[in-house]
Amino acid sequence: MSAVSSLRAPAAALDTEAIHTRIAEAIAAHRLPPGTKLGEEALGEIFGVSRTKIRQALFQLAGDKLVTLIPGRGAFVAQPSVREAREVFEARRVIEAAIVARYLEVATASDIEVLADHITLEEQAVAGGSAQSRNHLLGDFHEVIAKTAGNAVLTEILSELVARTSLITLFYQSTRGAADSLGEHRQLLEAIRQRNVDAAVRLMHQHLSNVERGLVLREETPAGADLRSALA
Amino acid sequence: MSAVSSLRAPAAALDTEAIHTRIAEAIAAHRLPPGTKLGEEALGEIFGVSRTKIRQALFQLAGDKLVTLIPGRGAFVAQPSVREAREVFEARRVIEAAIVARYLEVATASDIEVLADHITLEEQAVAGGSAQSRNHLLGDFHEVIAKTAGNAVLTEILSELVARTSLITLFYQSTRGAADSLGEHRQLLEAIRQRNVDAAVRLMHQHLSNVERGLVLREETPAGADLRSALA
DNA sequence: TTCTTCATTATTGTATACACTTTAATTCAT
DNA sequence: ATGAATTAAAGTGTATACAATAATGAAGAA
Repeated sequence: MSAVSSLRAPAAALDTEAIHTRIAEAIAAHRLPPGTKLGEEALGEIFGVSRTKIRQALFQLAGDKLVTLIPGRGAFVAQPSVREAREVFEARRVIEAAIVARYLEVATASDIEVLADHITLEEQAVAGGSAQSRNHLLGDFHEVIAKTAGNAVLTEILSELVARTSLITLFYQSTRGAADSLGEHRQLLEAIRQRNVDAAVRLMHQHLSNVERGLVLREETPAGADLRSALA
Repeated sequence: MSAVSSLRAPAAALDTEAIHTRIAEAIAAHRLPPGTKLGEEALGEIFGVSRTKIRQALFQLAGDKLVTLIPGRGAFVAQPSVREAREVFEARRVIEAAIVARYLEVATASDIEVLADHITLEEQAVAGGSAQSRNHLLGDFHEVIAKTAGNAVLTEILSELVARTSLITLFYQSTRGAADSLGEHRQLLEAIRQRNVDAAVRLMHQHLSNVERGLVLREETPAGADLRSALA
């Protein structure tokens, strides 16, 4: 065993997956707006690794649809089209309606309390937190339900869609406040507490449609952001 | 200009995406059974490129869940667990029920004829084709419906699930014949011709459940296959 | 000025070199 | 023989070098 003596080791070189996660989080948290150029050398310097790992991470991010790879030009934070935005919301309605129904089949009382606790966190974030933490918690709500529902395949698909949704809501400046979503989450929790499957499915459907309706779905092209301040 | 896919001649070096596709197809076509070691050097030699491109392709395949990456040990064709198998089928039921409903909203008469033509191909393959072409066409049926339904996000998700299904049906040796699926496809087409949404959704659901039921879902561990004969 | 053209610079695409880990083969002790 | 220990071979993980491509900027003509 040797790696014990970390005098001033340069942060123990992150692996590809860690880099992938870091960049994905930065995109989801709106620290890297759509269109931002993700230069390999620049990223390598920030994370203290060579371009090799960076490129692998960028390829994976492209698979997640969070990054667009243009041959010969490089990687950019994706700018989802209006069509793609609508399709993502439709996909979420399909998947999350099924998930919430399954959730009610398997959720115990303590599972539901976990959900209630999560909503409490949302309330605190809406009251006094940063926009970043609000967005994160509001998206997480859906993933908590999915995880409890118990189908890991669907949960992972949903996670990707939630991340893409985050990109979409930034790109097409939402007119809705976080408070609107919070209210709908509360309503959904109430239906869940009553074990009312039909109502829960309907509320989930409406909630996602409301978020979609809140978007200004026109084509635009904002600029990029500074890499180092977003990731370092 | 068009690269007339010359099977021989390592003339124009394949790019990462082409390699990714080739390996994915080989897995889906059951030419690379679960557990097969995908050595980087060996693959590089087969495709006439260096390990760099191979590694990128393998990372992407891991994202598709067709390949398992074990740190320090290498890449292997995935061996889906029983649980994962069940979850993939449940996910497909959720997604394809929605897709077939949407299909009936948008499909024109000529769209339906395309589907009928596809079933004709299936009949021919079941009558006289290879097991490989049968499997491919039976999976394609679902993707044809998805494409016409028009949601590219859902279509892509389904494509990945279909590929994983292919791996699953090989790993858990199905007791069903291709003729069974063909018959159910025919029934589905009939419901579609009658524009009967409820029946179509129900038949799709049953069809996927039947395929799942045909599997022998116990844990096992077959061996791998020869790389060159599967890919070259 | 404004647009073109060409040289320069920066960045991506790919291969290769090297370090490190795992696997196997061989040796030695029991 | 059998099994543990050691050594050699093979393969993966990462960085770097070089080639190819695109972006940048300067110089000149309209």
